[in-house]
Amino acid sequence: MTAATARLRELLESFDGLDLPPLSEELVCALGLPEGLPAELAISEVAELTGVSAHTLRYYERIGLVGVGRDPGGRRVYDRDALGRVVFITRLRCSDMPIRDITRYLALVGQGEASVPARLTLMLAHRESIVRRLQELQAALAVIDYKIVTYGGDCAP
Amino acid sequence: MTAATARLRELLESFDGLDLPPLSEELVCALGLPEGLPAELAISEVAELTGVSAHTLRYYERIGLVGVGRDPGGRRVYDRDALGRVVFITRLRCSDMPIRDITRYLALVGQGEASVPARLTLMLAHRESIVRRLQELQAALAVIDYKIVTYGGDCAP
DNA sequence: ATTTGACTTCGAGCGCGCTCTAAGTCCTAC
DNA sequence: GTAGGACTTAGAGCGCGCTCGAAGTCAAAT
Repeated sequence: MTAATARLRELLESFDGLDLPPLSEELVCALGLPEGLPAELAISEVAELTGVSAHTLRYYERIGLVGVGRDPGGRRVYDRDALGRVVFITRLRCSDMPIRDITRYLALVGQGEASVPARLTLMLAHRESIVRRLQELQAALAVIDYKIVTYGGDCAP
Repeated sequence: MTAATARLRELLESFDGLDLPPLSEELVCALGLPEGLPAELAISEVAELTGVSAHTLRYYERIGLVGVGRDPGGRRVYDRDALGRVVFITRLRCSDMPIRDITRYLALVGQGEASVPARLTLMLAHRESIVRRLQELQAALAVIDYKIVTYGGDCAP
């Protein structure tokens, strides 16, 4: 265990009330990239793989979210790392993390191990916002279900 | 803040205060507006009660979401019905129903009982989208938790 | 009488996250 | 060599849901 991870464990333990579920086999598997992919991909291939449009991929690069190399002709070349970042970004985006925060997170990653506690703080804050959103949505669902069982009555709240 | 508005505020907060089981006694109770409110409210009072800014309330009227009367001086007067609509809109908004759909729903309400099946269809569709979103968020939460337990490691997905 | 302050209308502006256009470059196939 | 197509860039545009500003009106308080 490095000094950084030791510090982190300490930090992690200081957050009480954090009730992490066990990692399922499926989840761990899903987190890996598939084997047998070419080491380098064109933008259109990344778009097809990830479901993120080429326009958006270029946009992500412009705003500093993913660094992408170029081939001799000036075209983007996504290596395994860049592909990983794109997938990671989509995961955070689909939980509504603002791009601003993703940018910050990725910048921290770029700063190496020393930034791990800061990353963790960012993630825990985001976790909180997801949990809040889940609760809001569940409450909203109860309201909608009420509306439905009362056959879409009038619009008293 | 008057006693009546304080009471409504309390009611609204208890209602929005998360963790409501579907169709609980509290929920059904909370769906009625409290007694003892003035029958007519100014825009600033509605803003304070509902947490929706006066700017936004005017916006909602402009786009045809809530019909609001006027006093002899031309100022908005929110009756019980208009207040109900505003609260209802906030409930749907917080579950991310697009304003376009809320407008459609309220238009259906205005068409009377004949539109009940159409309202129901709209609500069921929205219910589906909430359920989907809940599932997405839960999946995202699992990913974030994985990130957290692995100490905010690199950005492989 | 004047000042204050909450209101009115209309229209413009903003933040977000894309999404698209235009004009140009480069490789491949015919 | 030339046509096609996928790519490049910089920059504009869009949809959403507000949010704000400017200029004016009105009623009550001083």
